Amino acid sequence: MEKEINTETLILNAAKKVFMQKGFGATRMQEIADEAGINKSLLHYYFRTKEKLFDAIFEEVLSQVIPKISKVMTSDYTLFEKIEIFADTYISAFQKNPHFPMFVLHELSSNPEKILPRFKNHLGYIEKIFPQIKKEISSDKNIDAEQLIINMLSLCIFPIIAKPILKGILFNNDENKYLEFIEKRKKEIPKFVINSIKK
Amino acid sequence: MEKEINTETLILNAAKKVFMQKGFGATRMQEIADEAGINKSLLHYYFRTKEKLFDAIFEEVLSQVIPKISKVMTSDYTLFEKIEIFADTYISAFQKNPHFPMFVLHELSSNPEKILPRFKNHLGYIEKIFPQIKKEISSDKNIDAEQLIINMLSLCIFPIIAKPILKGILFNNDENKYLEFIEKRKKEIPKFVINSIKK
DNA sequence: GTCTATATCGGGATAGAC
DNA sequence: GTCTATCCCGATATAGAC
Repeated sequence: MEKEINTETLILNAAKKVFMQKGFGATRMQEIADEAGINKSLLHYYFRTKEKLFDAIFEEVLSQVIPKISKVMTSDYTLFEKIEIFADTYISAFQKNPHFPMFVLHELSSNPEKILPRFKNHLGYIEKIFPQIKKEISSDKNIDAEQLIINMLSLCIFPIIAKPILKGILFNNDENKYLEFIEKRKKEIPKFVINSIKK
Repeated sequence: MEKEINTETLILNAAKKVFMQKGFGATRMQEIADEAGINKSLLHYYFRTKEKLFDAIFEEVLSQVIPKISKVMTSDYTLFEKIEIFADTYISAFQKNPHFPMFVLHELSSNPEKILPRFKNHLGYIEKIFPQIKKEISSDKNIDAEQLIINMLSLCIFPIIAKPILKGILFNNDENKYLEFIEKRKKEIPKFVINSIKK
């Protein structure tokens, strides 16, 4: 019932929204202040610099999204089950945070030396699936575990970051058609992938 | 033999390099001037504003990369042949312009209303392949032409824009390993896709 | 056409009143 | 803790000399 939100979380929410949409470089402190409905200098009172505010956001966003996925990968489902759950979990997470993938990839791309280390802490899960892939399929067929992982990531993430093109060109700017398309992919991707790797 | 490059193309080349790496918002006119080895105010002499300079670049870059792809799609190869040529052509184009996909997607993402219209002019080719897909495969199987196109695009483009993660996390920062991986995908993607859609 | 100097503006950050 | 006023720098853009 606590309706009184403290200023700090007010700022964090506003900053998250603006940073995710515009990226670090294009974000203005003024815009965050407006979004939060407070004064610009309050931002500096709570987080000394724009950089520190960004860091706080980045850490928070990563630790919100990544664990959901990590949990799937380290569970003890079969590989085919994991592929199905993975696509569903990934895409569902992005439906809630549609700017997340572009945000992370863009910051990584323009500032790898700064962003990559902190990103690394969160991605141990990727390697954990390798043994299982090798065990369940790639030993007898000529399937490369790394290529398979990247295929899964590509198929899930690209349609999210390319939303403006897909929506604008394939779906004549119809938001709902785009959303349906994404929803359908939760089933289509596993079907497509599993179809390819099982003989 | 014409070694005397005129100032305008000098500027365009420099601007292309910087804009593609940093995006519009984070690019400084000074940096473009330095890269071109000329004075900052010359930029304004040739292209009145940063915005106009950017527009010139964007148009040029699009018209350099897109036609190569368009040509493949409108040729009269079979669908399976096209899938092979498409992956090779696409990835080869990105090997030469590694920042191109992130550049375009990021500008689209942060400024769709401005960028999308000009982008549209170049992407008529996508629809041209639909009838062929429907004719050659999707009628008898339950394969959606749109999903298939997006799968191809995803598999080709994502590994390029996610380079920092792949290189940093999968390949321990080894540039050559990353490049080999991308090279291999020219064959792996068609194999993966064709394997999935042919019964 | 190319340069130097300068105007102008916007944004991050700080000082200080309340 | 929150606001107003202000500093200061960096970046776009223009004026004007050569």
